[in-house]
Amino acid sequence: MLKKIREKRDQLNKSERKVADTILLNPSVVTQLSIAALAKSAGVSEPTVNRFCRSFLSKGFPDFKIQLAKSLVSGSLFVTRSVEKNDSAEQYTDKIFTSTIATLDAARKQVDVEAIATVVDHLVQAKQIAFFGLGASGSVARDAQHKFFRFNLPVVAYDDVLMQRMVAAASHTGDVIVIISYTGRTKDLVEIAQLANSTGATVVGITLENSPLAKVCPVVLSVPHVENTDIYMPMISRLTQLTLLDVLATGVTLKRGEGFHQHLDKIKQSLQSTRYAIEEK
Amino acid sequence: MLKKIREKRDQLNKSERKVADTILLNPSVVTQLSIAALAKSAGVSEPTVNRFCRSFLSKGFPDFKIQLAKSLVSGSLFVTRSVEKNDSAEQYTDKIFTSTIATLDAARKQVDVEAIATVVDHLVQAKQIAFFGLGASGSVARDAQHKFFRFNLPVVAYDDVLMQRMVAAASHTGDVIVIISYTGRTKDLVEIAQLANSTGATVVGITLENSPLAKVCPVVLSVPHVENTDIYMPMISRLTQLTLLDVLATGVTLKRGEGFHQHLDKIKQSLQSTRYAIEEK
DNA sequence: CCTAGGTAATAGTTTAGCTACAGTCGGTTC
DNA sequence: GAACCGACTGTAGCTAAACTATTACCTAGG
Repeated sequence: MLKKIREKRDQLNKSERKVADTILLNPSVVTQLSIAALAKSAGVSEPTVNRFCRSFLSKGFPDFKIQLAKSLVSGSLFVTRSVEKNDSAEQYTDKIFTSTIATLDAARKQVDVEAIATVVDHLVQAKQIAFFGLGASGSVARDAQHKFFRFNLPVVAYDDVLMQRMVAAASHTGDVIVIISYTGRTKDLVEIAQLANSTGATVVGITLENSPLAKVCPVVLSVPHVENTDIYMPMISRLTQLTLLDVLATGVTLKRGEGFHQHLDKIKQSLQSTRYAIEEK
Repeated sequence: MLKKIREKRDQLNKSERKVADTILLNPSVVTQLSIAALAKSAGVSEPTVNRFCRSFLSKGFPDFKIQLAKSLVSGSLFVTRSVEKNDSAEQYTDKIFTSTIATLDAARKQVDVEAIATVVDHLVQAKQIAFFGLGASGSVARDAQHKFFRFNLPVVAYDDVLMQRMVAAASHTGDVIVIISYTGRTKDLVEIAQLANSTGATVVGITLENSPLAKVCPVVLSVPHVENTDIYMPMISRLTQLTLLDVLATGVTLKRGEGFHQHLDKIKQSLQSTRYAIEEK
């Protein structure tokens, strides 16, 4: 909402711009103001305010206030500020959780659902699935392996370049290779993607949109750009990758349908003896 | 807000209870109703509605509507429903992202900030840091290793029981051992925690509150219980663990202060040559 | 059974918001 | 350069919505 106002501000005539500025200056108090009070503090007349509200798809001023109030909440949830030098434990804890949540929310909004469906289709039919990642994304690849293994799929993961290169070169049609890289600018991975492409394997990239890696992958699940490009960036982008893999795993499970929970139960039971029983209350 | 109304409902007299029920029945449309319309559909008089609103710390009906609208937004963000059999790609994608976000938000609210601060203190002074996890939590441990390594700390990670046992047995005062397990009911890990305790090492558990593991760890970072205890549970709990580790890493970085960014820059530069340059626009 | 207290509804008053109308300012064309 | 047209802003008036106060009725207690 505030974003909308900001975008539209330049197209407004000068009285309405005054209203916009007044609202942007302190949106939260505006929700408690009457139309007269707002008009006065913006230095315009009441109908001007009314017209302003209507130009934002509102039925009138009260309606506008409600919409504004709503947007303030969802806004404030995602107001991410970077961690600063003298932050207390409470402050940096909250900031990191908040920006993590904000990033996931951004990812949720920009996920390409069709790409998800396509990738799921490929995975369900795959003869062999391989996850490739380096560095932090290597852990993500290994995690994906665990997850898909639980779902009884022929899966491997590699976090070293040589193995990745060999597997890519030895792949065939029907194999799916998922390459994970936040920046999508690691030369080795781009080359490996091209190599795998040439063998007929299906290559899926989980990476930044328009990155070199994205350009050579036939199917791409894009990860949103993380705002704070400082130290904490790789930490947060990784969570988005993991969540996307969760989505894929879920999609595959659903596609394979019944009879499948039996398999999961088997795994669960196999772990039973390693664990302490849940205490009865 | 809705929660407040639900809690207070039983203390209300019957007319006001009618109002409460009407609102709970369909909160979102109430935000567009006038006091008269709401009174009519609840079958009571207008002042009754007004009194009702005032009893919820509102200045009046319009104010109440705004508060309600606000709470509806934050509520709807976290309404998590489990994935169902015939969900479309769009549906399950959204559900997984939503419940992931909800879980992180829950974690944010229940994080023990003092425990974070304590663990950070231990980590900063640690001679050696070890992360232990098995299965899915093994990936988390390895990821933690990557992260702390970037921050120039003496860190190792193990995802097999034998190595963990040996390292625990060989630990000393000043070593920090972080044990990661969602359920906290894996026998081996509990035994390893006890073993490490006896050597004087500082043992930190990242696990469910009140779990067997939590009980033997002097310091515990608790992970909230995940609602949907079906297939998807381990996937989501893992993200909370990762985020907690992000928080710890950040805390440690802040504590160590300046001079430290130089170290990070060095690492960044060392990766430079493996990457494609960012294109100029 | 009567009285008192509390709750709810109705009516009235005040205030807020919307609409219609008018005037002024600015721009363009003759 | 002047006049006309069009648009934007403000003023005034009306409608409606909400809050307050008063009255009546019901219930509970003495």
